[in-house]
Amino acid sequence: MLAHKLNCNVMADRYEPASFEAAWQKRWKNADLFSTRNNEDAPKFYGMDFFPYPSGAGLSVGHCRNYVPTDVICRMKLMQGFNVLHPMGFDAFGLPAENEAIKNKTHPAQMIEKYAATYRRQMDLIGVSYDWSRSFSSSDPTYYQWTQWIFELLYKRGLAYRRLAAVNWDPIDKTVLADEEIIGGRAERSGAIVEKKWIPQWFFKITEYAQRLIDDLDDLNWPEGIKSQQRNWIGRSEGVQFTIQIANSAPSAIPDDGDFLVKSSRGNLAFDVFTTRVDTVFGMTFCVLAPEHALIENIFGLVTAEDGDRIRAYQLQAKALSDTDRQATNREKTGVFTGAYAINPANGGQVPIWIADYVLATYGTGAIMAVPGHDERDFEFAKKFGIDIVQVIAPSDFAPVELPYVTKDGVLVNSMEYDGLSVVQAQAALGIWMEGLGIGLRKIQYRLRDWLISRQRYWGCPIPIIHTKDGEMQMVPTDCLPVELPVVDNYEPSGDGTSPLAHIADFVNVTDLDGMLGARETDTMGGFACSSWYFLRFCDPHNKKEPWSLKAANYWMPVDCYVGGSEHAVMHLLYARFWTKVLYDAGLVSVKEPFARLENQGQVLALTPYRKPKEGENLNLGEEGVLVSYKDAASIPEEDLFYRWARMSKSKGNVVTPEEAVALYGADALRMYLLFVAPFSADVQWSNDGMQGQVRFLSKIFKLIEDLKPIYYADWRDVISFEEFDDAGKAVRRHTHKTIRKATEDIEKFAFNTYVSSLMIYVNELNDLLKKHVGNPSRAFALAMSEAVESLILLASPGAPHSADELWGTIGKGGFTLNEMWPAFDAKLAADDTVVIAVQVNGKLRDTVGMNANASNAEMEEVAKTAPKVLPHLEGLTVRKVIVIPGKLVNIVAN
RNA sequence: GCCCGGGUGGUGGAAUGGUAGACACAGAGGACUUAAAAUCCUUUGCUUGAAAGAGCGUGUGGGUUCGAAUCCCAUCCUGGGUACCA
Repeated sequence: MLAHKLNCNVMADRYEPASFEAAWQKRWKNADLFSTRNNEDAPKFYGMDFFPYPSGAGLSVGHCRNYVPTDVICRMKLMQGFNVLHPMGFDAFGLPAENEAIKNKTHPAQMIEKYAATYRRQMDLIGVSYDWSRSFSSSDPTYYQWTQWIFELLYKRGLAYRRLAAVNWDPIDKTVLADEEIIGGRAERSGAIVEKKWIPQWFFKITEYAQRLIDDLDDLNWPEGIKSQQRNWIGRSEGVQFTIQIANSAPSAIPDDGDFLVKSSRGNLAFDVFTTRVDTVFGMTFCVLAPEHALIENIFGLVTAEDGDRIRAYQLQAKALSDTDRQATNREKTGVFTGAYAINPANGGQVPIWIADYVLATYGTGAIMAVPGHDERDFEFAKKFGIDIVQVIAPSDFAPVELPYVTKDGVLVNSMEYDGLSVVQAQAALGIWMEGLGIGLRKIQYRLRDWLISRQRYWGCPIPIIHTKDGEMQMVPTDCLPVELPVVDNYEPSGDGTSPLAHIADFVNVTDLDGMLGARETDTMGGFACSSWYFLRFCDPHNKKEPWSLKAANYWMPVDCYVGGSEHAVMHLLYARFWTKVLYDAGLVSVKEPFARLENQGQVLALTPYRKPKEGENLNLGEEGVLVSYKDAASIPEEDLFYRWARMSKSKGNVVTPEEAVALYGADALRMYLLFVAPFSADVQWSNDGMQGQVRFLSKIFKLIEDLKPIYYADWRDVISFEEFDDAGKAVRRHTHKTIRKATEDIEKFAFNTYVSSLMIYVNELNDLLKKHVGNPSRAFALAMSEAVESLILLASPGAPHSADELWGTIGKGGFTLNEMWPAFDAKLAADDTVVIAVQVNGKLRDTVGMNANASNAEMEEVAKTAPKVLPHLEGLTVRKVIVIPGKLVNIVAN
């Protein structure tokens, strides 16, 4: 009895995570297992997760769905002999951190340190193989010194500038925000309706890179959806920009620069319009200027006093409107006639000039030629104000159509000598004609605006600029960087349009390069500046002399696999591409693109309880009930309760933490569950039953290895190639090598769910084979099973690293599976010698027949035709044709 | 409106021109147990049939093909992005 008990202690025939997971994590740490290796001649692999902001809520199992798969591919690459860079750091600067710090009355620097430590502890808890020696926070002065250095690089290259602009002001967070941070007129973070505010702001000239940002997308291995979102955001459109003269004034000189133009020196007035449909120019029956258009000032001189009053009233009305109101969908068109007329350059006709807010001052030239016959917006406007509508495009079949006819499939009518040309032909012909006359230019217009980087907040990277007394700007000398954030007690946003730094005299007052008193720039950079280059710092994180060494960056870049959520499609991912291109132009990196491959993980959803609304009860937008806690749900009658799948979040109260999941089921079970539950990019529904299933599977592995120990030869490698294999041994090896191929390919292509299922199939097959041969295992079978034991442990290692190392120990091996070679695939051993082929009659499966894998087509056909279940289906029919797919299928076509 | 995804058993999903439903979860039946848990075995798309089998089946309707979940056209539903961008 005692002996049996002792035996039990050394036996590990089930997955008992509490007994070994923490111990292995400790051993990994002590052995410095995850520190980046730099073996000569080894290929490199740079695998990275999005830079997280360490929130006080800590990680949920939802975050783990990002980190675990990246860890799996990095671990496999390491075992395959790659030098792997797998870093983690913290995106610490920015609004969320500062707001939380204000709420908690802690200094953000201390708060971030604490939260980052929690993140790290949680990431270690699930066994992710980060090289922590390379970690940093974007708020570390040793990091943001170089963010400032890159700012100065942009400034020197004319890519950072300051100008007065109408910008998005968030009245809750009391700062301006970039266009990319505004969703439907509301601030993405605070949810506040943004206001227009005119303040001098810092911008990065991302528009200069618009075309390259579109072009270089083609070569990236990114999800098509993300690429398409970026293309749409940049919004390239090809068209013609041309000058329109105002009729009430004398003809003006023709501009040749194609730029927006106001000619007022001699009272000659003209304005530029941009159109993608120059082919419809003969259908222009009015023009529209944006209410903010600069030319309007000059129009007052041409029109009556009443016209002037009407224009001013409309301008005021437009100004009073918030952006959200102005952008409200299906808004009725408004506008006023100016009293002035424009000359259509194509036919010399005079058309009225209107002012309307459906034309945006910030896009194109802020003025349009309006063609109501072929544009829905113009049509709606013309209808409302009784303006002429002329058809100039007809469908190619000349069928009568209802206007507006916006389709490009057509030919020109009512267009003088251009009649009969197709839309495409006419666009070219009219563009060339205008260019010849010097009144227009074919041009490419982008929707993308420059990147607004100023924030009127304390917790960000200071902009290293000094304003001198005479109104000039100077860069802070490189050797004086970083411009450090002063440590202060009170850093709440002031709300007056300046940052809290502006009220700290010690920070503001400096002497400039000439020894004169100057004032520091007090805006800080938005957090996206900090995350636009951190992947470069990871290559060389301790460099004190430069942001990174060329050698390190050239070796590791680009990031081979970048993993994170799709919510950054047009923010971080666009900015980081822009900075990389600038750095490439400056000769500081050798790649034009930072992220060769991008993968987006799905979200983890939790079943969340809601109470049915009471009569007349107000509900949150988009919800059908009132959110309740799990605790409250227990006391609500069943008929008043319903459940919905919702993203795990603190506010929904439905978060499952990694601590809870690990305590209940184990880290490896959590990892395997997250991998297995759904394809990587799909949303998943958290389920405790699913977790239990993984515990079962891991236990099955432990049990199988335990059962195989009696026939395990530790030195199988030395003899296996000399062995004559019997059928049983061959079958084992076939399964082993098929699984090696499948698991390797699946991890490579992020098909982690089928990676796990291939291991399950493998375990099931080995169990079946073992059962069949347990009484009389041949030596060949035992050798094949020995290979299988090690292959199984090593193939499972990226997914379940704790269990793999534990099992590795139980078969008498020392060390870590991460240091072992990934199993090598042998195609010859994986090949089947018999196959089951499908026999179809007229495409319908009628029988399956087993046969030799290299049977000839004729043999296959013969066997198929005489298969017992096939014969009745051929009765009375004549065989017309037989299709044979070698090794797979025979289809007999008969009638 | 426009641009991207997605629609397959009770559930998560597999199969990307060649045996639909791999692998799991859940369910049902059984073994072990005083009992439960755990574990193991059998079974599980639908209809019909005692069974062998037959028929149907990947949102819907058409098409291409010897053969379609997969390719093409149309259409519905659904998730995400975006919107007066000329």
